[in-house]
Amino acid sequence: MGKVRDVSLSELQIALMRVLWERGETSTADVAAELADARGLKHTTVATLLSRLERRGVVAQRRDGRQLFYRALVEESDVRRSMVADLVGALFAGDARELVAHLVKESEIAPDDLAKVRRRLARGGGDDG
Amino acid sequence: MGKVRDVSLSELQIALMRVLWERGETSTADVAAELADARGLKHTTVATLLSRLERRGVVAQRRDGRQLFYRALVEESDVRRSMVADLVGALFAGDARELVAHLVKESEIAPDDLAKVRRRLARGGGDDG
DNA sequence: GCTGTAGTACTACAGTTGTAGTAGAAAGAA
DNA sequence: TTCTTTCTACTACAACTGTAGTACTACAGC
Repeated sequence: MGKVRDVSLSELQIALMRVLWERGETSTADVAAELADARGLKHTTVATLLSRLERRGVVAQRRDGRQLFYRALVEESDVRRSMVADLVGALFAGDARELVAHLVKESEIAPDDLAKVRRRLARGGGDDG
Repeated sequence: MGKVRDVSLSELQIALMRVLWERGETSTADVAAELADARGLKHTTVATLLSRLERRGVVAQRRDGRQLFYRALVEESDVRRSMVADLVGALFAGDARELVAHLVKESEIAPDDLAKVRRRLARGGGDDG
């Protein structure tokens, strides 16, 4: 352990990572194509973003000819864990139950869904990741 | 409505706001004293931070003699709402149920707590804010 | 081999954040 | 009134982020 510390990413960085998480190792061009499509970012912008993530150690770079391929070094669950913990720490005094209460109060989730989630997890379900 | 848009704050900014939320209108000196204590920040640092929040419209400033008093213009629940929504959007595909599932899986919350939260809210409880 | 074309590397630039120093003004002490 | 303390305002600066242009390089086609 020890390799994955605290990984907080911006929304845009997460969008980049999502491409890598879904497609595995991906060329700059392919990531750029997706992001250009989805958000109108220029190819060079995406290349810059990826190289910064590489410098930060969040992704690894492999060169093949003149092309660069990127691969995520952190998993989505790592990012979730650390970002959720940060949020809970900063806004809910570290008490995740307050976050859940918030979700229900703000109608982000229906009370019944809590039971459903519980049942799903009790069954050993867990469809993410 | 419309006055409160999207309020995303850094952990440090939230710490500043928390003082204002808890104490209501507070002088720079008093906020600074608390933060200096808690995090070793210099008085001037806190003053800078507060004035930036003022420029951003997150807090209001009132002058009394040479002292400045600050008052929160957004409530903690506003910040919670918008930051939780951002997080859920970026990391859980907008599905808050996945966030709850994450909390349970990562042992941030016990399954039984879901039921407790539900019961508490059903009773009309809600001790936050 | 020369010329596009595609793809990376480097540079740029404004805005935000964390952090604080310094200067200047006001208020209280002597 | 003058000195000292206190507080704000202004300035600074490095790191990070979002965004992209330009320059250089390597491969494909003629």
